[in-house]
Amino acid sequence: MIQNTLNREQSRQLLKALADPIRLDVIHALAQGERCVCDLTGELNLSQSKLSFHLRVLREAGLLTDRQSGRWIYYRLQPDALAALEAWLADLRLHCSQSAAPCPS
Amino acid sequence: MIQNTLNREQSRQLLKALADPIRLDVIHALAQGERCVCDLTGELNLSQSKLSFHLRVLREAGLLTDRQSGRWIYYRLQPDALAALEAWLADLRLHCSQSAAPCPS
DNA sequence: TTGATCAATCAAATTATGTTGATCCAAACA
DNA sequence: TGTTTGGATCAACATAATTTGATTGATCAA
Repeated sequence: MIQNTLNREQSRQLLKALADPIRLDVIHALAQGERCVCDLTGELNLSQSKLSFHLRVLREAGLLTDRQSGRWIYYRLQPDALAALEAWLADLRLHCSQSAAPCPS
Repeated sequence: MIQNTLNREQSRQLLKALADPIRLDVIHALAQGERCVCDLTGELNLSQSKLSFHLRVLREAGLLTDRQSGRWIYYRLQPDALAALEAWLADLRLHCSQSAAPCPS
C-alpha cells in the first residue's frame, strides 16, 4: 500500500477486512502500538487459531505488517493503508450534495 | 450521524455497510450527487429488489438519506457519516508506530 | 374508480464467512 | 538430537449475508 489513491477493489478489500468485530478489536489494540501475537491472544481473549485467522485477513488486506524475532511474531498497523482509506472517503464527499434533476428525466 | 467520534459499534456498522461491491457501486454513483432509485437500477444494472435491499443496508447504517417526491424516491450520501469514519481512521494512526517491548515480557 | 408504475418487503434458496480442534512447521533450548 | 513453544494452516462444521421471485402499498394518470 504505497500509493494513496485506491481503486474500487482495493477500498473494498480494506473495508471488508475492517468490517468485523474481532478484527476491530485487533485494530484498536494495535492502534496503541505494535504487539506480539502471544500478547494479543491474552489481551483479546481469543483462541490461537481464531486470532491467527483474523490477523491473516488484516495482513492480506494490507492493513498490518508483521516481523519475526526469534519465536515471536509482532504485528503493527500500516498507517498508509488507513490514510489511503481516509483519502478515498474524502473524495466521496466532494460532490455528493448535488441535487438530482426531478424524475421522469 | 451528527457527532463525529464513533464508537466501535458505530464504526463497525459503517464499515460493514460499505464492504460490499454492489454497495460500493451505489456509493460511487451517489458520490456524483443525488439520484432517483429508478435511475440507479438502470445505471447499475440491478434488479429492483436487489437495489432496494442494498439501499436499505446503507440507509440503516446512516450512510444515505432519502426523500420522496411523488412516486419517486431520491437517495443521497450523508457526508457526515463519511467524515466521522475519516476521523475514526485518523485517530487509529496517531500512536500505531510505537514498537513492542520484546517477548517474553 | 381502474390500471399502471415506483419502490419496499418477505420467505426460501444460495453463497460467503467465521469457528473449532487437530495437525504441522520452525525456532529455541535442554 | 529430542522436546517444548509460538504461530500458521486445514477440513469440517456452524452461522450470517445475499439473491431471487412474488407480493404489497402508495402515487398518479386516464
